[in-house]
Amino acid sequence: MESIKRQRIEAAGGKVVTIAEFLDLSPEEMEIIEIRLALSKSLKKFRQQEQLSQRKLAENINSSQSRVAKMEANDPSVSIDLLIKSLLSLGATREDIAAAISRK
Amino acid sequence: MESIKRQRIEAAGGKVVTIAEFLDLSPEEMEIIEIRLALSKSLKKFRQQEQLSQRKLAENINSSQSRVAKMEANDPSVSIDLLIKSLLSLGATREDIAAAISRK
DNA sequence: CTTAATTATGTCATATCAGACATAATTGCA
DNA sequence: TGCAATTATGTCTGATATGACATAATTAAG
Repeated sequence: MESIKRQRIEAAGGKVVTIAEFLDLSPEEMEIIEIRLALSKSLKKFRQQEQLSQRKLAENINSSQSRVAKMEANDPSVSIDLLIKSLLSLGATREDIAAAISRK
Repeated sequence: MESIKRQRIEAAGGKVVTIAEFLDLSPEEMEIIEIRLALSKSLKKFRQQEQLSQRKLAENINSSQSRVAKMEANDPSVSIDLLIKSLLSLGATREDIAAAISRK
């Protein structure tokens, strides 16, 4: 956050807090969330590159449109396993997956 | 497999078959298995570097010794989510995890 | 060998994740 | 604007992963 904005908020009696602090997340919990977010973004990118609708992708991986939507929305009911399986089905390589995970 | 060995087997009427063929695995299923294997090996390495017993690690991550053993034995009941969470608890970074996944 | 510590294996009850369905919201185009 | 396609959201039931426990197997040190 730009220090100007921070100064304004704190001058008004507000406290500036990170999302991790607000949700009381440990660093590892934060990392997991970021990893899942990176994978879900990557999934959406691969699907769109392949010009597939969520419905078509769902058919390919024996799933449902709603679950694909949840994957891309980073819904907590979606596992990393499922994200990775779906990415592989879209033609992503292990390197692609590794790149998504390592990206800050 | 060295072609000499292959020749011997085939000369004897045997058929040489890959593990993937034998288990009838798709390439994506193979990749998932390899990713899990890489992560479980990495977990064992990190734990040993930290000089932790399976029991100690289990305490740190609110799990049990038996589950840690299963993680390191690449047991099918273990999710990639759990492997990654455990690695992060051991101090592994996203880069460490990405490296394990991309390694052939 | 004996013993203690560590690791491996099998099972179970509970928790979490899965696909499926209905339906709402959004988008894109004529 | 209207309409069709796509995407988002909520919920259900069955499937899978979870920690916990018991206990077997292995390893290490005396």
